[in-house]
Amino acid sequence: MRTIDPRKHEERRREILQAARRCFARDGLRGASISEICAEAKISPGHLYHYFESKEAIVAAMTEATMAEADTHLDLMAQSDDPIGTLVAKIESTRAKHSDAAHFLVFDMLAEAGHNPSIAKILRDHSQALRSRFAGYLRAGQQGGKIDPSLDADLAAAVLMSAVEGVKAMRIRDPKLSKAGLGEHLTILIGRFLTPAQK
Amino acid sequence: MRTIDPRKHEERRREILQAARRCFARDGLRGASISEICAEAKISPGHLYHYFESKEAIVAAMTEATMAEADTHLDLMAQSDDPIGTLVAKIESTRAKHSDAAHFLVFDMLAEAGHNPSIAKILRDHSQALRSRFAGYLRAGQQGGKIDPSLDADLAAAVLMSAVEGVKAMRIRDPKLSKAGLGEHLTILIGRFLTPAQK
Amino acid sequence: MRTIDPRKHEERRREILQAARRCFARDGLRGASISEICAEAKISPGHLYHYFESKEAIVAAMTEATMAEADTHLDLMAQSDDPIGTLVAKIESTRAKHSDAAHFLVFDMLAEAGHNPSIAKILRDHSQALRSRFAGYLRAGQQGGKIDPSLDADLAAAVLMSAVEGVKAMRIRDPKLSKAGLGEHLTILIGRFLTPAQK
Amino acid sequence: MRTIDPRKHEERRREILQAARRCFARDGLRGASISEICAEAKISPGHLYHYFESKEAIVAAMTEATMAEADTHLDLMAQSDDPIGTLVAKIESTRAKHSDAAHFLVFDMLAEAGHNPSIAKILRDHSQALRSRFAGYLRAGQQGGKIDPSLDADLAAAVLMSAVEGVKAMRIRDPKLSKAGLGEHLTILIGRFLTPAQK
DNA sequence: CATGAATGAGCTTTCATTCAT
DNA sequence: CATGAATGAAAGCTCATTCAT
Repeated sequence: MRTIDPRKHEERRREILQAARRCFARDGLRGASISEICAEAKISPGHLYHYFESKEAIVAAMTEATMAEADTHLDLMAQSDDPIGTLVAKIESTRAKHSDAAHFLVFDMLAEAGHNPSIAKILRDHSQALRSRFAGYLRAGQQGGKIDPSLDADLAAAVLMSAVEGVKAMRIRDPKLSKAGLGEHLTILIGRFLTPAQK
Repeated sequence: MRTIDPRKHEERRREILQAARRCFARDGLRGASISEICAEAKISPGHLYHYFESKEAIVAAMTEATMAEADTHLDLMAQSDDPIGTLVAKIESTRAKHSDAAHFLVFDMLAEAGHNPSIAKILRDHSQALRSRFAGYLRAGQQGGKIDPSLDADLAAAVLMSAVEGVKAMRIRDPKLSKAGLGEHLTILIGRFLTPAQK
Repeated sequence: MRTIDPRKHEERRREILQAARRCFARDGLRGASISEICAEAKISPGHLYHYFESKEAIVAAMTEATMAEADTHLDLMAQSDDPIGTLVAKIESTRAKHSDAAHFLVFDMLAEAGHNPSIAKILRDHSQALRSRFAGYLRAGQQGGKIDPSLDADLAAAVLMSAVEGVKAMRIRDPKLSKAGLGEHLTILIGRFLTPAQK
Repeated sequence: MRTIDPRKHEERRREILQAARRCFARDGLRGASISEICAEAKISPGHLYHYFESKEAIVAAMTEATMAEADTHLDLMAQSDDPIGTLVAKIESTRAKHSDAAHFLVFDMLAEAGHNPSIAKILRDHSQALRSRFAGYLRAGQQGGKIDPSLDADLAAAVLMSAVEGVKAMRIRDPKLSKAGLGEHLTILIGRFLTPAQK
């Protein structure tokens, strides 16, 4: 009789979140309306609020989900033999997975973080966790002699993540830029940055 | 009777634009309201529409003004002798000039570009112009033997601009990151990237 | 299979009504929501509608129950020897029994009666029944020589009930007023009003 | 040119308040919607918020206005020679001035005071001010020998105001009650309460 | 008997924009 | 040139009620 199925609830929540992501990607975090999300998720406004207590909660949950997804990429990279190649490949793979519009979402999140502390915290927490894992990985490279030991692993990780993120942004700003050429130069940049000084 | 002074008109326009920028930096492109801008610019809503035909026009004009300002920095750099040092110094100076809040504005603009073609065009045009000038500058360095001649000047410019932009984003994501440390590592990154291969 | 026990049904109904009363006292007739009542009564919204066909029905039933309860007090008074003392004691006891919050409920009911004929009828019917019994009691006092025979029993009952109700309202308006002092002066007022003229 | 006319603004505010009062009297403090008030005041919802910052502010302003109006009656009474007669006449006059529906508003205000501190404060402040003036008037009567000096002027004032208010409520609960008869008995009640003990 | 998912109309409030002065 | 009163569409959200299970 009692059909309290938390699995179904959780699944519906995820569906709503994905619908919301499509809307946010299309019209922006502020531009997408609750009723637009409801239409996309095929749900009534009243019912939406059984899953999320506010629009901000939807934005926060979607931001977290997006960030968590990014973590997955790092896992793959950590298992690789060719760190730099995998890092650059990550950019390509990310680009392929979602539509172009979805990339603007990251900027929307950064902008939102400027006047929304809860979003700022999500970005900060994720950024720190990711960087910490990345730095650990760099340290291993330093001990193995493959990476310049004079670099501060944490700051180097931050700068590299920045460069990767920045190139993504550049692609969006100027779609005509050669995808292959950018990747190639980014690989050079990372390689020269990390390579130990020649004796 | 009415002496319409185009100079005065243009000056008032600029004042409004600066007021708008403060509001947009504080509350976001969507978050800042027309009446908020009117209060900041000490102008009535009715009168505001004598200078700009819509909120979108204000956003567009402000975006252009912001981009044009960035060009000025590059001009200064072009006159310098120490390319890498000046480039990094530019980042610092930009950071010093505006409040941290102003940095969010760039991401707001990027986000807006995702669903607003006219903003997208402004960013794209500016990005191309800036990169083109930057690339020219790199080419001069290559001819002077100070910059690795094997790099494609245009793509190298794109990657470097990306890295600089990315570091700005990183500082928003995680404000606790050492500003000096990031600058230092960014300098190393750029230096190693551009330095010609040692013979 | 399903043994429908009308007694159990009736009992559950009363429980719901009491839960509703607590909610209404706390948040007002309009302010309390069905889901709030459901939570308080530990029942699902769907099931609630097996007991009451609408929120208005709950309000009506609760109003009737509250009025019926008030009648009980009068019964006790009718059996007493000291009419005035018992009357004032009644006010005190009522005040003691329920929380202060519950008193607001009466005004919510009166307000509701203004735009809800069915509630208006419940209050009117109860008011008349109560006054009629009270008047009968006063008449007995007049015949026994304890109450001024020149008073019209019905109107005197109305005026006294009004005064008692009014004092309740006054305590809401100004909670700092001395409860004991008000009770004392109300006793004097009633005493002097009812006492037969001295010969 | 500059047409900042605070008089017109204030007048419009009063008009809106009166329109709101009609709506509140008809449908209750919670039942009346902003759009209903807008229709009654012939104003757009957007413009309404230039005069009042929220619905609660409208309710508060209207409550204050209603209370202030009540003060006027006391002034008239204070100038009279026949205190009791004037007091009873006050009830009559109040009744005649507004529609029956308007009387329910007082109950709505009392109910609202139960879960709305700002309304509670307005009622409390007004109640205290009114009682204080009434008590001063009673004290004068005590010194003049017309009023029983053993009564506490403040509490007597409270009880009398309560009785008057209560009779108003009773009239609403049961409209069939004789208006004249109630007034007569209320006069007797007040008279006997205040009259000094016969020597 | 009992659940809680689902609805959709309606609520208060905001805001870009227009217009009479 | 300049004001601010005025608009009305649309936003986020609530809630009484229904229905499939």
